[in-house]
Amino acid sequence: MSIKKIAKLAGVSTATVSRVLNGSDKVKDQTAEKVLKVADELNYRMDHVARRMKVKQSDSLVIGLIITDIDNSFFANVAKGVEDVAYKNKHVLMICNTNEDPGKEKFFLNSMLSEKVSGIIMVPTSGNETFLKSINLEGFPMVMVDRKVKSMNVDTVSINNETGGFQATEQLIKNGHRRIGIICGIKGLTNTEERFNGYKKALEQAGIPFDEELVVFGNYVERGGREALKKLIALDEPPTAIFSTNNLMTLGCLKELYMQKIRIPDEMALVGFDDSAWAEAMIPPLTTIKQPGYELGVNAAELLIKRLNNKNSSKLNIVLNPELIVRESCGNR
Amino acid sequence: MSIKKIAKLAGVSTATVSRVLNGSDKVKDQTAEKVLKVADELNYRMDHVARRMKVKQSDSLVIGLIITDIDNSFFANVAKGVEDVAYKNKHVLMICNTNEDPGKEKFFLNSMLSEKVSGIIMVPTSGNETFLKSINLEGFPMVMVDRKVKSMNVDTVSINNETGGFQATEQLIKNGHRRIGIICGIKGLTNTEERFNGYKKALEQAGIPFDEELVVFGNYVERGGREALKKLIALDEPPTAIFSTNNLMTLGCLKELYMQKIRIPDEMALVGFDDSAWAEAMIPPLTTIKQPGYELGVNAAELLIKRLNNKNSSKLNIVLNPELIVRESCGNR
DNA sequence: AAAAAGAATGTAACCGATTACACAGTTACA
DNA sequence: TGTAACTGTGTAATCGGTTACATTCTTTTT
Repeated sequence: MSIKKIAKLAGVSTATVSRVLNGSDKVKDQTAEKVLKVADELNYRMDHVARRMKVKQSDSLVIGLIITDIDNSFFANVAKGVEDVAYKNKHVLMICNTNEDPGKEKFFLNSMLSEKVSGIIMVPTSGNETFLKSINLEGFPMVMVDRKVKSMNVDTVSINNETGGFQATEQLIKNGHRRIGIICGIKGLTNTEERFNGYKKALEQAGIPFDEELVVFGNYVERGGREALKKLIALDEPPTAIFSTNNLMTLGCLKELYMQKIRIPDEMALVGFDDSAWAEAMIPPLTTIKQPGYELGVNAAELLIKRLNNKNSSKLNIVLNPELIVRESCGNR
Repeated sequence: MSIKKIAKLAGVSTATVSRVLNGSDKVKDQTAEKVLKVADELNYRMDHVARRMKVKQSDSLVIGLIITDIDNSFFANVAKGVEDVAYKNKHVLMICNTNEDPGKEKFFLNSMLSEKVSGIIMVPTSGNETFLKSINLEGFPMVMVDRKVKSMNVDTVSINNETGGFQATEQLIKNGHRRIGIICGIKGLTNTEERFNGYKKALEQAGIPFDEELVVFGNYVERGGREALKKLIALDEPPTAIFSTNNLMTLGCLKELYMQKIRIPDEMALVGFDDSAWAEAMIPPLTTIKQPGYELGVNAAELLIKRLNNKNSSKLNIVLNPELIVRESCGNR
């Protein structure tokens, strides 16, 4: 039950029991054995809550993970990466899902701090900048993943979104398209902007004039993608190709295109972002920018764990590369 | 910082501060105001860890959730349902992913108990029955979701898998198929067995003899589905239709069928299990059994939270109904 | 106005671990 | 043999809250 009971039964003090249980310090082998035997017999399970009261926060064995949409396989992948590393390090995860709601985000941050997690890995929404900065100032270990918070000096792990946007657009241009629509994510997020910048650069490089009309927002959700697609095809001069900047919006596009009986890629070429499990099973198979979600999670977790033991070394920004997976949906003309 | 500092600055005792902060007991309005003002000024954030030491475990504000595959959108949906209810009740979630590994499962259970979570919602693997029962005996609040543990008296929330299996098979029979393959999940799990039983009942009802050859196992993963499909089409007398009993295996089937240029539904009809976001976007759109994953999660969380306040009322088994979504992949002949 | 009842607050023990410090026992060395 | 250095273990304070019980201050009752 408690360390006290073990101490009594083993005929030693609680201090000794604690020492044995932590494998630390010098305890005579013989004593240690005795204690372990009793602990085992009693089926003792340490109370981490009590432990956390004394131990320094970075030794609590809990890591917080805040993501924006657990339903999106990309974030599920990230979570899995974090999980695997956490498990290897005997940590356990507290996962929260903000649904892009800064209010929820703030609540979760507070909860996690109250729970004395050792550190937090998060996909930030936009809306809590000042709060985040104040936490960060206290030196609390944090890693931002996938998105960044502007002008905040903090560890980050992200992918090169601009390259991704560039590659996707370039591929469409290569295939002969000059009128290319883009369905952007949530305004104000760094990854939205970066992907958009990549798109613009590719156009520029190819000497294609940028047309504001071809830019629509879908907020990274399926319905948004669907609505965005409708807007694009309703244009006086609709695009012949579309770059959809995340998996859910791409799904929305696909469904709407099917409904409207617009054939891919002949009548509308399509490049997505995120290589979800289903992308390859589409007909035609989807050309897409593959994001290493799992690796993102792994790197974030490893970075955080390093940070726990080294609060003051300078902050790192890890950038992973996306990869263009050419399948059939990006067409030719 | 701590309750003590607040007490000092507000000129009251720590007991009073605690009372105010918990909104409980009788405190003069005037005193409460004063305390709250100081707490606010100090930017006080309560230490839940310290709190958990005294408070009864069912009042800790943390719920454990153990799932087997966070990558599978079905479980992600379940998690989201749990999350939403937890958030409404000001609880936070500790989510762990076992990857179907009983060793990990046991580690996570122990961790969660050590962390003094108020209760646990889990999708059990098979392999920790005796351990689970021992925890359960201590009266610890648990809810099993999606799968059950045989001969364990515990709250459960699941879907009627047998009905699901029956409906899927029946639909194929209706469409003229008599040689129907089934790709089962993981041997020994209750939902695997139940879906299989539904399949058999439908055959029986239609007077179709059961053929062992047509039963293959895919372990609920994509690669498994793919291999299973290969086995089925390699049969001397291959099936004309397949019932794939989860989303990932269905994805595997779809990819392999595409590769082998076997047309759906003409050359092979297909019914899946789980209505993933992409099911409708397939060509042809996938006929499938829709499981209410989100509702499963919601119900599990609500049940657990009720259970926290009512340890001894008799255990509940909530069963939700699946729904057959007829699209085009189940064909006609 | 005294006694009783009730409301508001304070005192201090407690939850279950960790750990600084103290202390006893052993070994090493001059 | 006396002293130093070390090893192994115990004592008790501590982390930051909660809460039973005690105490003080108000209000009501007679």
